[in-house]
Amino acid sequence: MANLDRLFNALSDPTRRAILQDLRRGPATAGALGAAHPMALPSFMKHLGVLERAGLIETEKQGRTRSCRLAPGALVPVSAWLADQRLLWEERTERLAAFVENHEERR
Amino acid sequence: MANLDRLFNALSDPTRRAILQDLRRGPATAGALGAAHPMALPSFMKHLGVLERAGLIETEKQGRTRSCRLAPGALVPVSAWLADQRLLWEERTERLAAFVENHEERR
DNA sequence: GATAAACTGAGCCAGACGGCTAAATGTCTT
DNA sequence: AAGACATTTAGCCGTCTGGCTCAGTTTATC
Repeated sequence: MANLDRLFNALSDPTRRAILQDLRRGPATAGALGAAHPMALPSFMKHLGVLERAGLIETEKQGRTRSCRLAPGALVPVSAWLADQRLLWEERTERLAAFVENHEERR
Repeated sequence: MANLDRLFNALSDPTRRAILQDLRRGPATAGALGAAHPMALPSFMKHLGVLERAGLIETEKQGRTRSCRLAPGALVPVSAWLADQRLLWEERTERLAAFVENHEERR
């Protein structure tokens, strides 16, 4: 799914994950968020853009400031993909672990 | 965490997620895996490299073929990060949802 | 021992990324 | 009306990415 591409990609950057952390304290303006990160504002705004295009945050221009907040349910597709993976993945690797253990046992 | 960078980045590409899907059927050689994807083999091998550096798969040269398999527990850090997020994220957005609902109610 | 198979390595290319600065825009505040 | 403030736009830069081809290298197979 193309949306998963954008989600995983947005999450692959430490600055962007930090922004999500910050926003858990509640909504904040772009500038206030950016002050915590050691880069020029235009660079920082790009990260906000990536997060918004991925659907992870929602922003709204209010007067001369832009307010940002976490987007409800944005992580659901990620969570769903992960759950689906673990279904067969861990089951399989548990079988593998069992096999290895068995194998070790008889050497 | 630097490892999360590599994990999320590896997962942000549809070809790479497809490879993980394929490997749930069990280990396979690089060539066999690549046959299912419409690109030249060297290009495909790069994807395997990304997955391996992220710790998502393990590979081993056997004779002239390279065998690939899912790495046990590789998704645990992702899963943990996600669980941590949902802890405050969904809690917050549920409060938000409740607030919105309340607000709607009184219009 | 020659030939085929299965990678592997080198190197090219266009475009995306993550940073920057400098200037422009729109919105308060006085 | 002027000045300060909070972005926003534009454009530059070096690196990384994801694709390609072409030429090795190593290992079966006949």
